[in-house]
Amino acid sequence: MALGKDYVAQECSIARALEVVGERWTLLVVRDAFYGVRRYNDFLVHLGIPRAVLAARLQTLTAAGVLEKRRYQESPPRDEYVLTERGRGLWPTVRSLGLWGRLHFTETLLRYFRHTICGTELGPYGECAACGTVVPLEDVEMMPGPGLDPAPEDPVSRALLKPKRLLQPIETEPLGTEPLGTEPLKADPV
Amino acid sequence: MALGKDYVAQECSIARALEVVGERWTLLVVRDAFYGVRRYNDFLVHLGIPRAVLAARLQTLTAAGVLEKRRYQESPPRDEYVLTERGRGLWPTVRSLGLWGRLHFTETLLRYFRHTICGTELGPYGECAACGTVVPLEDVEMMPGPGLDPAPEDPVSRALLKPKRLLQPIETEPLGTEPLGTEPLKADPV
DNA sequence: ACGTCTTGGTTCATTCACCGAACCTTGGGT
DNA sequence: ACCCAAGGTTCGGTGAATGAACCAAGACGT
Repeated sequence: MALGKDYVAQECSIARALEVVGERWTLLVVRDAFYGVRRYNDFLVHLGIPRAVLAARLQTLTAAGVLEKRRYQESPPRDEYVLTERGRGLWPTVRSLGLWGRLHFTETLLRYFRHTICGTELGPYGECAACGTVVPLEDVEMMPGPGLDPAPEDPVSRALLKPKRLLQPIETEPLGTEPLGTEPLKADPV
Repeated sequence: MALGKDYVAQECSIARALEVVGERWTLLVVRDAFYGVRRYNDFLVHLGIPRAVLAARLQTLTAAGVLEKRRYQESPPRDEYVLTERGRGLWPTVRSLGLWGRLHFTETLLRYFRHTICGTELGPYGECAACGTVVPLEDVEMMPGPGLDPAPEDPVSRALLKPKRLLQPIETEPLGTEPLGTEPLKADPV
């Protein structure tokens, strides 16, 4: 946490956990990592987070072993951040928190998650009621709900509009792929 | 969150949830509420949180419907803060976060939780493997582990040393109940 | 060879939440 | 009349978050 004084006095594993993922923005970065976001710029535009804060969070999460910085191309050297095994262990937390938010503070369904193999929606902890098992992350499919903005600004949100597996890297459209017909309008919204 | 700008751009129930419980200290207050802490002063001494921050958090959580402020005595009017149904819905989140912290950042076992009826330790999501059910909060018994400080300073931590049910109000010793034999020593630790 | 673009940052001034100590208020108790 | 306990509020100082500007390495067109 590194905010003045940590939760240092707390003899509690929850406090330990919050020292790692309890800062502002951190859990949203982790959520995006589950959604398949991996690159600095994608986190940036999707979260709308200040650059300095994002750099600090990625640094902290990497140091804590939640994310791993990994070279994905050499020619211009570029790194991506992917969840480690430890990071993937946060799925039940992220899942249950999201479900709680959806149940109590959301009007329309934004996203839901289902077991790819059988199609049933996940339970509160990421388990499949039909199969009776905790679904491995690779078999979780994220589905868009009716509450999502159908034409969001940033390319990452657009990439997240279609169903996709968790952890599977997002595919942002190569630039210039504006949704046809929207660009040339320049309609004056008065 | 009310920090500059909320997570307002986020179309996400996780972001919604974090606006309520994502601030510093908030989830620890909720944890304490699960542990049976109910009164301002008990939160204060157990968390070591600044008074103003605690007041703000209790206010926010009450406004969000996570806690309920309830009069527990009239003569000097006193209120306590107890978890609502909505607040109790955070148990999976708190449980999974604590388990994650314990698995990755704790050396010795601090606390564990078991099903009162059959005695088995809870699974990752608060379920009982033996009974095959999710254990209702009232049937969860919090047990001290070997990693806990056996003689903590504050009375709340002392009250949490003995096994107790979740949500069951803590019993702080009436003052003057110093652990016999420790007080008069005044051993100089040099 | 030159300017430009993309990616992934760092720097910096300003704002705002956190901190901790002191103070306040209500209602006993003695 | 005085003191105490519970539950706060006030206030000056500190440090993190914010957002805009700047920086740098490497590709790429011309």
